[in-house]
Amino acid sequence: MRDFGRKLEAAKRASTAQLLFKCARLLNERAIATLPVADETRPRAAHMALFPHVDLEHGTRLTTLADKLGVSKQAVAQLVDDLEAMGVMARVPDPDDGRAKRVVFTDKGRAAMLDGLAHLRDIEKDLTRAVGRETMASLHEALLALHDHLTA
Amino acid sequence: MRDFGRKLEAAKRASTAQLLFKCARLLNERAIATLPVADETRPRAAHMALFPHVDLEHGTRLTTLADKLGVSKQAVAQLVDDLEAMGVMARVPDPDDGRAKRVVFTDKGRAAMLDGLAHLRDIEKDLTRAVGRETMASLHEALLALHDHLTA
DNA sequence: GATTTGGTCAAGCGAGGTTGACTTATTTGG
DNA sequence: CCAAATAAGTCAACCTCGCTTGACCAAATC
Repeated sequence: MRDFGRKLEAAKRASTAQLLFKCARLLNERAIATLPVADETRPRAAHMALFPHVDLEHGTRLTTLADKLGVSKQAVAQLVDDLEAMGVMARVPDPDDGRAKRVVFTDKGRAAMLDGLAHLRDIEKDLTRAVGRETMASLHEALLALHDHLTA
Repeated sequence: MRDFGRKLEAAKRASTAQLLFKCARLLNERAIATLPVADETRPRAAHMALFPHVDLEHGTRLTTLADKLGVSKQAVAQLVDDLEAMGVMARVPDPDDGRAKRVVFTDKGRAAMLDGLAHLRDIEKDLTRAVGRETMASLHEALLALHDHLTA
């Protein structure tokens, strides 16, 4: 029993994956908790997933978003409803197709996005202050490599 | 507009925190998806959260777990129900308190846990093969430093 | 004209919780 | 020493989130 406990603890301390999980959770908690916005206008994870796929110049069709995310268009429609209510996104008619609408960022949405990223940068600065510049740099590099492999 | 787009992409690529989030999510998905067990007995994230708080020698009371996780005892009870059905945990009467029960790992649960950790190690080996030993080592070290700061 | 496609409305489901009422056992204070 | 308060756990109902499927309408394409 004691033996099992020791084995377990050793395995946990040695697991880079578990460390990664825990750090991500802790950091995420910190980022959300310190975000200076009202709960009403705080986008959730599902909303965030939408952002990278929205064309910043011309907007993107709902159906296209659904395909890219691999979910139903109704699911995307709900998210867009939320974001529209937050004033972050809008639906505009597609000039090329009378059936279609394009999901676009509002000016407010763009601003909010940059604010969010700036907030993350602040947190990272704090981290860098704590662990050192070299450590953060090598962390970043390693994560990039990891990310490339995981998305390959 | 183009300018905004460039700013945004640059911010995202530069954000160590976002990389960390994404890598953790991808890795977790992979770990769970490749776990070689039937769906019925596959613990979910909520179940995993329980494990670190269960005393390996004497078990832990349901209420204690609820406190540590910061959720209601009913929520924990549900998770324990699942884990009991999976044969991973059991409820035994608490010798010190007739009202209480202690949540303990079964032998099968212990074995499953070690299997899970071994599985994680396998995944890490695969990752190491992909990104190189030095990268994984520096990742591990950086995460340790980060973890220390976040839990301080 | 028939079919396909973009989007919406409505209902519902599983995960992961919540609150409230209750039972049983323990602890505490007059 | 015993009644009252407190604590452990269960049962049942319900909620939100992130999705789903099914039915439908309107515009585009064949």
